[in-house]
Amino acid sequence: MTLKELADRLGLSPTTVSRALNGYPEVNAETRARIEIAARDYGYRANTMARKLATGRSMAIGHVIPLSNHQMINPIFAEFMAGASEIYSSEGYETLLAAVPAANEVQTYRELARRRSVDGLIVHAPRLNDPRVDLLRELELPFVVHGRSVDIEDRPVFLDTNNRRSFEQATTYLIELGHTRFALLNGMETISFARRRRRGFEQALQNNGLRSDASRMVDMEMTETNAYDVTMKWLNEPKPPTAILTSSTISALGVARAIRDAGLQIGDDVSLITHDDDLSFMRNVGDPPPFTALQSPIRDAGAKCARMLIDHIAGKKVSSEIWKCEFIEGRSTGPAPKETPA
Amino acid sequence: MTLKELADRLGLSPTTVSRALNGYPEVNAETRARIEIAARDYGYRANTMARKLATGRSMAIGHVIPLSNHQMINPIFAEFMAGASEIYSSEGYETLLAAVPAANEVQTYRELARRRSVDGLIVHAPRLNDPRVDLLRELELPFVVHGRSVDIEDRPVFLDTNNRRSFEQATTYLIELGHTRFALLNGMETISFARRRRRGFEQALQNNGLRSDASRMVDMEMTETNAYDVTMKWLNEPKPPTAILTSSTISALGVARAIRDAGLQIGDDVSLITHDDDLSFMRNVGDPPPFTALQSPIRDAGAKCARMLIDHIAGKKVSSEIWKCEFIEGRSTGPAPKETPA
DNA sequence: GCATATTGCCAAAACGCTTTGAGAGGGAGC
DNA sequence: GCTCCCTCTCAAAGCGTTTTGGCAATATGC
Repeated sequence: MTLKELADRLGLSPTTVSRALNGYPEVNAETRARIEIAARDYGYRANTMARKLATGRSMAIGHVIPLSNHQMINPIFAEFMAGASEIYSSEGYETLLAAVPAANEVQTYRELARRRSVDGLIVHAPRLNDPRVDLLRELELPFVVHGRSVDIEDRPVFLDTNNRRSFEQATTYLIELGHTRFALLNGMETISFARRRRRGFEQALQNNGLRSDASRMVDMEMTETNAYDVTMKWLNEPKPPTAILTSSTISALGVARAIRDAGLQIGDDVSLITHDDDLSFMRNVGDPPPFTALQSPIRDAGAKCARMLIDHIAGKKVSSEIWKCEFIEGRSTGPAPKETPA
Repeated sequence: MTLKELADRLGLSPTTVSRALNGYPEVNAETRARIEIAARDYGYRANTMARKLATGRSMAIGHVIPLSNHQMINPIFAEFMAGASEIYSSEGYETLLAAVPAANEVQTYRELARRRSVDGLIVHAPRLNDPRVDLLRELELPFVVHGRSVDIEDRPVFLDTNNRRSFEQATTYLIELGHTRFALLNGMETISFARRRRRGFEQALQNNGLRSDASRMVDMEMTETNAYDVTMKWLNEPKPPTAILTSSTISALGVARAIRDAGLQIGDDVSLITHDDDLSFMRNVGDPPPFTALQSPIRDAGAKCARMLIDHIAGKKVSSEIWKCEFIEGRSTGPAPKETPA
């Protein structure tokens, strides 16, 4: 069923039918109703391609995921996508996913632009001085950044959490519990949020006259296994940390497993605070929940970014947002253990 | 830069330029070379929409994810997507994602078909007598099923793992270790793979004169938290299970946490075997790895399904495949503990 | 040397929609 | 009754490709 066929059956011109269905004002209410009913009855839907070609809008939002060397797929990203994609659908947009080898990332953006495949993009996990920002500006594609590139002047529209402040706050909380030997299990510091978290961590230590130990600050892909290995190594060192901060619940599980395998008690021998993206398959719930955490639902962030981008594309003025993490006291923290004289 | 512009600059017709760039034979090698160089220099790319409209092919593959009531996003799905999407990209296809409320699922398929937005689809997590199979046949859209609908005669093309046999094998392994009190922590049994796993589990028990206990077989969304809660409950019952099988590493982590929180030792007091989709952020590695597992890399499955679908669309004959899980002995299993006379 | 293939190119017609510009019909204003 | 202005509708021209059908020019077969 094409527009023309539908028009023929109604004894109207394609023009009128098109206008009626697209909500243009210059069509009689009665005619419109008749057209709408017919369209529904015949199950007519405009052919996406034809519409896109005619309007010049693709009605699609792109998400480019670079598959890193490590070939790690980020479940956090998946949760973000779920939030975003739901909004796209409800607003009539399609979600275009491009999982490409990291080396092809820039090329992929260029292609998307040249072929006009998408109306806009979300930039994930911005790095320092992220080249994608300039690239997308050059390509004149609307975009919203999830995260912040502090170093970029004339900042693009972004949504971020207050990573620095959160980690400073969490660290201070642990300091007040008497802890003095800290460790930070961070995400990859090529990505700006990780840097900001470290800065918050270091700031809190410094504010309280404590020194950060480079060997106790690790940045890595946030896998359970990585976290386990690193924590195990730390715990086997002399003067192991009694307080660990980590960047995701996934790593937190690895840390927790290591602590237990080392024969220690979480929240007792070793305290742990994690950033918690509130992943649907890994909810930090209970009364109190297992982890003391800095929570910021990534899914909501996805939905919000989607809305911001859609508004941005529509030419509306959108302003960036910085969300606060919620601090949740759980069972993974407690007073620093008494020093056992070696 | 449009095709016409490019043709004008070259002093050729759009026809010839199009043919040259699309590899048709009826163009002089010399001319073709000239065209290709010019296209590269000017950075010409065919407009996706125009091409789609002209060819009638959307060069996109759709994945519809129903967002359930529980609003759980499946990280396993994300890993599958990564595998699939990479293949699509490399074959010139785009990946279309539609995350919609479960209630809109059928409607979404219908819309995708009517608007001709995709050339084919992957059906995820088939249920018993899954209505999507008939629907997609009716809509005449090519598709590949990830999983099996045993009940459907004239089965569609599918890729599955031998879930029944694997779970039978794993259960038998535990029986041979002397275990007699079992529990199964399954995925949602509305989905066919979960049923098959249970059948394998029950079969093994029956083969060895053991009875399955309905209260020790639970199906649920595979979250860490769910797994923790259920396991905790079991462990607090009289005659708790000494052997637990679970459907994903995520639930396995929950089980493990519960076992430890109950003051028990994994592989010692309680044995655990998990199905392992080999998620990139949760690799079951080590020597031996922490979990005894039935491993089947979901990412490879995604890539394979993608290839099957692309071949299917191209009209090639593709046959379904059933993959075997690899049995990996890890540290989470051991001989049944001696019965302590209560 | 003539008829017949083959090669290399082009003009024009799709593809199915939106949008522009125009025009018929009817009501209002004088 | 005439003009003017709405309201509603339409024909036609895009949008940027691919594809069909054809036509010169050259090569091939006898």
